[in-house]
Amino acid sequence: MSASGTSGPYPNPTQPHSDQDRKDQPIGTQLPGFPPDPLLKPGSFIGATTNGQSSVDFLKAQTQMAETRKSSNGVSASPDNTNGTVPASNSGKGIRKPLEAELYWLPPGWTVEVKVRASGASAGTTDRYYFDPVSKRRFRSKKEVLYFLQTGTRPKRKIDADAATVDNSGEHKQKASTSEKGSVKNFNFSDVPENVQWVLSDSSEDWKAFIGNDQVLESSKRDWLAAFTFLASRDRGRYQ
Amino acid sequence: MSASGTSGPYPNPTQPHSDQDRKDQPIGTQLPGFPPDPLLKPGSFIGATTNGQSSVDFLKAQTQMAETRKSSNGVSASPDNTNGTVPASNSGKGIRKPLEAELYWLPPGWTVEVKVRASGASAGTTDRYYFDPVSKRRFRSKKEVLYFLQTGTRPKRKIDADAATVDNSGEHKQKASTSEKGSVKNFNFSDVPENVQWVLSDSSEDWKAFIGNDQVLESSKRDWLAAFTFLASRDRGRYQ
DNA sequence: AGAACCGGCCA
DNA sequence: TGGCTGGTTCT
Repeated sequence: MSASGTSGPYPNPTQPHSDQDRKDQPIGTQLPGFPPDPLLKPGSFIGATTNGQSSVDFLKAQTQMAETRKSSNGVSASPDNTNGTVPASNSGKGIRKPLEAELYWLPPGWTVEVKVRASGASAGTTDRYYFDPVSKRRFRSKKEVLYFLQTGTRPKRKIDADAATVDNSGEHKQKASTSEKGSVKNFNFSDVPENVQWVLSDSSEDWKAFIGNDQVLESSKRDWLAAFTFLASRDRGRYQ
Repeated sequence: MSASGTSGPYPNPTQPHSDQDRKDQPIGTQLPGFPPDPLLKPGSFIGATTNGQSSVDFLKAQTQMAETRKSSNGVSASPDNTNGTVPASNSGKGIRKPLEAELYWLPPGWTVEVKVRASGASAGTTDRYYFDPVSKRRFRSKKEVLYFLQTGTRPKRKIDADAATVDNSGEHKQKASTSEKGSVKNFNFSDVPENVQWVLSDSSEDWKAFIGNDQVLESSKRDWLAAFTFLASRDRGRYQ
C-alpha cells in the first residue's frame, strides 16, 4: 500500500462484475472543477491529542472520562499509510468523528488482525480479530477478550435443555451504556496513575482511593478495582 | 477544538458533496396524522432515482458517468424481506414522500430499503440501506455509497503497529524483528522470570514490567515482549 | 429530537 | 458473512 491519493490503489477487489459495460472505474479520478477543500491540508493530522500530561487532577479527570469520552492515545493511524489524509468531506463545517483505534485495553503481547471481507454484500468491510499470545486463541470482539481476561474462559454455549437459567424477574433490560459500575471496560489502561493509595477509614465500611491528596471518585474507583482485579488474576495464571 | 480529524474510515478521496443537501424531507418518518400504511410491511423497499438536474452538480456528474445513464431505473421490487416482525406497538413505518426528490444522488438501478428496527432500545427507528445492483453490495449510508462510487472500494480501517495485518495481497510488514529496540535476539531464553507484572504508567502508551518490586529496564522489556510476541505468533504462522 | 452514520457484536 | 443494534455526531 502506499498509495495515496484519490485513485483507489486497489482495483476493486471484490467487484463481481459479471459483465456489462457498467464500469465503475470512471470515478476515482478527480474531476476538474472540484473544489479541493481549502480548509484541509493533506498533512493534517488526526486526533493526536498529546496526552503527555501527568497532572494528578488531569489523570483523575481522564480516568473518569474514560466512561464517556474516549481519547485516542497510544494507537496511531500511521500516516505513512494509505490514508494519512483527512476525509475532506465537509465544506466548511463540522468535523466528522475522530474516533480511533484505541487499543489501550489490550494487554501487551496480544495482536490484532484486521481482516477485509472478500465477498458478499458486505465485501470490503473489515473485521478485527484479537489473538492471545498465551492461549493462542482468537477472539472476535473486544467483549470476548475482556470476558476471557476476567474469567479465563469463554462464554458457555447455551444448550439449553431445561434449565434454567434463571433468573430473574423479568424484564430488566439494562442498557449497556448506562454507566456500568466498576467495569474493566471503563478503565483506560494507557493512562494510569503511578501511585494510588487505598485507605479504609474508621467510620466507613468502604475503601477510598487517593492520588496525592485528591480522592478518587467512586465511579473511577470501581473501574480501577475492576482493572486491578483482572490484571491480578491474569498474572496469576501462567506466564509460562 | 482540537478535535481532530474526521472519521478515520474515510481516507481521502475527494468527497464531493457536502452533505448539506440532506435536509430534505426525511423519509421513514411518519407524519402526524398520517395513517400507517397497512399494506407496507416493515422492511419495504423503495427504489427511486430520477435524475433531475439540480443543485448538486458535481455529484450528479459523477453518478451519471458511473452508470452511463441507463434507461431503466426507478422503482424496484422488494425481494425478500425476512423478518417481518415488528413490535406490536409499532405499526407504522411509513414510507413516505417524494423519495425521488431525495435520492437524486443515487445512481439509476440502485435501490433503497427502509427497515424498521425490531428490538432494542432503538426499536421503532428506521435505517436505510442502499443496494448496488451490480456489485450486489449493501451500504449503510449515503456516505458509504458516495465513497464507493468514487473509489470503487470501501474505506479500510487500519490499526497500528505491531498488530498483524493481513492483507491477502502480498505486502509484508516486517516489523517485529526489524526493530532495533526489542529484538528477539537479545532475549535470553534460558533465564526467564517466573512472574512478571505488567503495569501501565501514566501518560505513556507503554506498559512497565516488574519482577517483584524491581522494574524491568526498558530495553529488557522490549526484548521480552518481542520474544513473547515472537513465540506466540510463531505458531500461527504470522510475523515473519 | 431525530436522522445519519458507523463500530461492534454475534448468529 | 449477514445484518441488526448501540451510541455518537450532526442537523
